[in-house]
Amino acid sequence: MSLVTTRQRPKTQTRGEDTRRRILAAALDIFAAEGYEGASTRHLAERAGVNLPAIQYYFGSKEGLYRAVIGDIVDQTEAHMAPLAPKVSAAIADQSTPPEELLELLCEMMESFVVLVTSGPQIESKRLLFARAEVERTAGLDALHESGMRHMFQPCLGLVSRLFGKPTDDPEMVFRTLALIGQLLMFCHDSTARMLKTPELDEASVRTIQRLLREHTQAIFRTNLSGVKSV
Amino acid sequence: MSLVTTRQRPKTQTRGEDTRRRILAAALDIFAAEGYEGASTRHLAERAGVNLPAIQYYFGSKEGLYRAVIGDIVDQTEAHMAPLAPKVSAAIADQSTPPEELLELLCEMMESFVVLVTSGPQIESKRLLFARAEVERTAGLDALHESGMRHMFQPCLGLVSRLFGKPTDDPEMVFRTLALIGQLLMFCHDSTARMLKTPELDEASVRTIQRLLREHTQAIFRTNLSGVKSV
DNA sequence: CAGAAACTATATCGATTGACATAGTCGATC
DNA sequence: GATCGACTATGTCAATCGATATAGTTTCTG
Repeated sequence: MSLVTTRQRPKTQTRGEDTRRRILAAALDIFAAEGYEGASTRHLAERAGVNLPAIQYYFGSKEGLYRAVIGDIVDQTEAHMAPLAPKVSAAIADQSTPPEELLELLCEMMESFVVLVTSGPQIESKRLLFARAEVERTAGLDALHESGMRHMFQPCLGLVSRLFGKPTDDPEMVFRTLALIGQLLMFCHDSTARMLKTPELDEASVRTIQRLLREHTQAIFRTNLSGVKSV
Repeated sequence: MSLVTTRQRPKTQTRGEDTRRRILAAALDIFAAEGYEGASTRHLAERAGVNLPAIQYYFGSKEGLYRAVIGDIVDQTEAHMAPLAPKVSAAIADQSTPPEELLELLCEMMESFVVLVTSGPQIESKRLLFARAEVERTAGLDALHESGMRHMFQPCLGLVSRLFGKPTDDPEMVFRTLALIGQLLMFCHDSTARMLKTPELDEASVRTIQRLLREHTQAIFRTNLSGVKSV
């Protein structure tokens, strides 16, 4: 079990690469919809239009396929957050950064995350998988959780702590950051999508959500903070 | 399958009622920790200290047991929210209710929900089950979802809409309410608990969370609203 | 065209699942 | 203390799971 060599992609990928991508795409949909345990390898293979042992051939095992799906999402998350990350790090490190700029970066982080979970291919499944990562405790989800911590929570915690002038390990900073992120994580939930009756959020809704979250965030900091003034 | 008579509690419950409660308590823990599919009837029976067919005897089936667990939580939720519900309904219906009172009721709703998910027996499992209801789509979870809609979301949506003076079917009102509730739902997540390293939130933390959420909520409405002034 | 590597189709393995049948034991009541 | 209903212990069922063995097909290379 421990020494199963999860076969990396074959060196010379001709047709195989297409098949691999097709299996990955189908797996994302099915894992998101039915969960890790709920998705059977037969269902995965059928949806991808391949036969059962193809999964083992390309990904070693069901768990290997799952990890590959998660890895894809993690890579996309990293790429999406990449342009903002260095600016945030620099702003936190620089003690002279004005509060208004820290606040603006926090808003941009949140708006960027909204884009991440509302656009791109198979967005509905990606959103569900994000939400599952917060609740489930399965094979490779730790990687997704760790990715969310590193690319979203930690930077936000740094900004919030700088805005309040308190250390990042202050429970109040952690709670406030969690609450802020909780606002937008809500829109990943299956029940929310079901309630809105619009499985895919249209562009106008996304813009509305971004605007409201910005209003909320600015209100929270401009009210509970002395150093941050008007726009 | 459709005509399985999920046996209701026996008329004369002597020892059986204790056994029934013991199975229910064990099932809550296991369903919360492992999910519906992940929990095997053998594990459920072993944890409750009963034999396998006892589950079928008392609850008809695994699904029947699950529904019973959910039903228990729904009842507790209903009882917990009962004292606040009529006040909220009355305040929404009365067109002369001042904004400051509507805002106070909204804060109380949120604080009450925090108490619901941070106190009482088996609170850790209840919290996890709440979080699962937002993501999973299994047998009886619709009931829990519907309960959350009726006892938490709908009243909050009513208060928010009254505060903004807009209809409850305005997407902006729905989004704002979701964001507000998302703040506290975050504290039900497994990953949050894992990160805080304190599986059970102590009393001080709960009070801190309540205070922060109140600050956030008041800031959001006092900034984005003309009719609501200072304390 | 020969041969090796890449890839697929069929069939089946052992393990585990939820459910249930059968045969019991326990306790209260007549 | 016999009897009936409440409850439990043992064993087994068909179905499904992930995984794999075996054999066959396709594609590229020399």
